[in-house]
Amino acid sequence: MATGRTHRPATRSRGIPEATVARLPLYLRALTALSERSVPTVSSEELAAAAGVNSAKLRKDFSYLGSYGTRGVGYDVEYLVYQISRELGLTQDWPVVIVGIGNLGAALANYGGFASRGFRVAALIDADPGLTGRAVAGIPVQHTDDLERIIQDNGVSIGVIATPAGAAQQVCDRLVAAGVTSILNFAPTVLSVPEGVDVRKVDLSIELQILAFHEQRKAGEEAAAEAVAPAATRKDSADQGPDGDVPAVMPA
Amino acid sequence: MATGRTHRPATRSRGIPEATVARLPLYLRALTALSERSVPTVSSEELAAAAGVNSAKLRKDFSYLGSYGTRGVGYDVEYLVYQISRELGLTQDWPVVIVGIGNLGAALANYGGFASRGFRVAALIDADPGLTGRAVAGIPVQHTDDLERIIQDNGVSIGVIATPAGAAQQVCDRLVAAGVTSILNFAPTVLSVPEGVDVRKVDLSIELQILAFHEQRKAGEEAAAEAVAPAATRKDSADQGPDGDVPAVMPA
DNA sequence: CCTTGTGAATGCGTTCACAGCA
DNA sequence: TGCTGTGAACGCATTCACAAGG
Repeated sequence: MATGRTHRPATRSRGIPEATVARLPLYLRALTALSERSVPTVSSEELAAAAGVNSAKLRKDFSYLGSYGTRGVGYDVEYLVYQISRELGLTQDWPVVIVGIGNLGAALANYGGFASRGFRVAALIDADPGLTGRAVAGIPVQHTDDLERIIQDNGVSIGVIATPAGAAQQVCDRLVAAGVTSILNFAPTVLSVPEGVDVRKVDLSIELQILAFHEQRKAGEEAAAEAVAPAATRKDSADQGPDGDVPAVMPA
Repeated sequence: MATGRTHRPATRSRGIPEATVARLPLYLRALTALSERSVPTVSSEELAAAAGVNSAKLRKDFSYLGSYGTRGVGYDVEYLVYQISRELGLTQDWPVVIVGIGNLGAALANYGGFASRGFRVAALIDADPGLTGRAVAGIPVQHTDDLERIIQDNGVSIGVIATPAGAAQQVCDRLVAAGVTSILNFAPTVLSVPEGVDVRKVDLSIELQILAFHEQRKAGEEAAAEAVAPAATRKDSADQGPDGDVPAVMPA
């Protein structure tokens, strides 16, 4: 229908499936924890449990990266940390700007998880002149007027939008025009972007609504629940976290 | 079912696929916006564009709910708003507690998107005695000691964890023991929960890492990009938002 | 013997394309 | 005629189960 014809073979990310990419950060986090406890090697079973997935999935995921394990033994923790970091592009430094320094923007600025990986908050930007100059998380807030200059001066390619919904598209357009090609959007709006720009979104209210759906369902299940009661209340931790995150990169 | 055979058919949520459930809030948001502009009906094509998906997917999604459209015309906005709200369980009121009132917890407490749907922040809880009594978003912060009582007094079944990673599991255990059966986890940890409890997680750093992966990939694509340049820089908005959110409910 | 790595099987979600109906 | 609703085709992700290999 003329509209969205993908002229590139698709999101074919050089072989690594999107679902796998979405789990690599999970593995990396688990491996980092092991590394800090000086654990030298780990089996797919153990690592999978720590990451909240099942071991078959983990092994399949790793098989896309290469053969980094040793049969009969497991995976070398340090080596895997390095390989996954490299694959994710975390061996380089990513300057990031956060636009919209309200409660959420401030929370993001203070969030330690960024710096610990390859991310660095290069600048905070807000439209409120009353905020400019004030420091949040030790970083001075700058005014929206200077957005383009800030992006360019810092070589920023990743932007975080934490503005109200009404401002998001406009901010997005300016970020993109200034050279940003990846956007993490916290505003509850659908952003439209040109081809080649990736958008990921996080919407708190959507997550709650999905929980509400399942919660409601549970309420209507009393009948079955009463009748079955299969002896054990499994504390079962295996395969906890498909995380609910799949591709979703939206190549434009 | 004598054996360990999954005693329930699976995550079979009464027919509605998880991927569809995850998109319903998206449709609802778009429909609400149309409703506010007093638009009476909308076609699958228009609504899909507003929600950032393609129209075939939207129609398929709606077909799981029932036949709510009129051929040759489209969907009645108000009617669909009601049907989706009901399906998601938003026609009832969901009291929610937020545990961990740091920057993020405060941002969540202030987030308007909750109240606007069926959610109500019933209580804010933090372990810091210095915070108790202080009001955030007009709601007084209470101490962790009272967690169980708060949950029970308010009939809370949905909890939000916005604590540091180290405290998350412990908080989770107490929430679950007190009767919470759905948890939205912002702490960067894998939570283990008993059967029947749903966990969804939101991890800011993971989202950034996924963006970094694609950003890195783009850098290595100069070659192809130069050669192709397909005439148009499509502003194309269609099918923007698979959102990156899929099932992931983890029934335990 | 133990654990990885992977073809094959299965299941789920998306897309296509058109029949059905206002 | 126009748009919905849906069976069928397709493609991607997960799981299974076992061969390969330390």
